[in-house]
Formats: sequence, structure tokens, C-alpha cells
Amino acid sequence: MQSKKKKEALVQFGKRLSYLRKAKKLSFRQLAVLCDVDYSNIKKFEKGEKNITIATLMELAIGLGVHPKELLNFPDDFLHRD
Amino acid sequence: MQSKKKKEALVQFGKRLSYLRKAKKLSFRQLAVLCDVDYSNIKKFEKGEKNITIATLMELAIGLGVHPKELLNFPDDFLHRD
DNA sequence: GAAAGTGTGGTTTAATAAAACCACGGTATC
DNA sequence: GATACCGTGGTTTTATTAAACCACACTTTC
Repeated sequence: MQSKKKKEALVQFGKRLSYLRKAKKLSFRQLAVLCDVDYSNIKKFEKGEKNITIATLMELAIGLGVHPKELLNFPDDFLHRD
Repeated sequence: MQSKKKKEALVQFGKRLSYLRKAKKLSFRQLAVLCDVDYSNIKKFEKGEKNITIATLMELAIGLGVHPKELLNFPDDFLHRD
């Protein structure tokens, strides 16, 4: 993937994660406990700094109590081929 | 994540990928060209042998012409906390 | 039977995600 | 001001993904 689009995709994912976490009124540390993911990394996910694996995505979805696909439920306009 | 659930999640993902690829009547090699992903790895994804990153998931979604969340659109019963 | 396409499975390298840490400054709450 | 929680950002190690190859057996088509 072109690195620009990859970056954009990760940022979009991060926004969804951030939105869902805030909707549940969870702090980074609180979500970390629910997810079994180290708290210091969740912000990195939300900023799009990490290209996470789907296993970790599943962890986050479980902790948030949402279906995994919700974390990818963002506008995809930027993804289309040129 | 417990390794059993992780494995199950990856297998579920693989099934979605396999279903969508066949629905488009694409061979591994044909999809590989569309995705810019090496053909020899797509079957590994479909078998749940790889814990792929979301960047690669995006690649596959673009190649298949579906929204990324479609690749995670599987039953999630097995994901619930005990 | 030669050529082309296919599924399958193995290997190797470099890049990087996962995971676990830590430390700092800020903000409440007592 | 002590305690507790928070966001932030950095580091390090290990595991593994990504990516690129290859070879083989099987079909199908010419």
C-alpha cells in the first residue's frame, strides 16, 4: 500500500477507536484493563502510530463491548484506487 | 488474548476472506495482483495462519472492492468474555 | 505433450508489532 | 501536601508479520 494511504487508514482506525473509547467514558488505563493491552500503547493506536494486527483489534473490540467491524466503520473514500 | 480465541478469530477472518474472494470469482494469483500482496500468502491468510495487520487488511479490501469492515463481518459469539 | 493457470506449501530477510516497562507533569480529591 | 488517577511519551526485547521467492502436482486447453 502506498505509505500515504496506509497512514491515512491507520489514522481513520485510530479515530474510530478514540471515538468508541470516549463513548464508553473509559480512560486509556481503564480500557487497557478490559482489553488486556498495555495502557501505554492504546494512545499510540489512537494516533495511528501502530499498524496493529487483527488479534489486537479483537482485544480492543472485546474490551469496548462492540463488534470488531465497528472499529473499521469509517469513511473509505480515501481508499479507492486511483 | 487467549490463544484459542485468537486462533478462532483468525480462522473466522480467513473464512470471510475466502468467501469474498470466491464471490468475486478470483483465484489466489488474480487477487494477489489486485491487492499488491504476494499470492503465496493469501491462502495463509484464509487458513488463519497469519495474524495480519490492518494495513494488509485494507489492501485486501481494496483488491476485493469491498469496505474493510466487510472482512470482519463474521459471527462474534465466540468473542464474548467468559 | 506443451503451455498456461492453479492450489499448495516451504523458505528466507528485513521490518515492525506486541508487550512490558518507566518517568514526567497535570489535575483532582481528601 | 499526600494520594490517586490521568495523558503523554520514551525505551527495550522478543515474536512474528510482510514480502519475496521457489518448487511441485494437478487441470485444462491447444
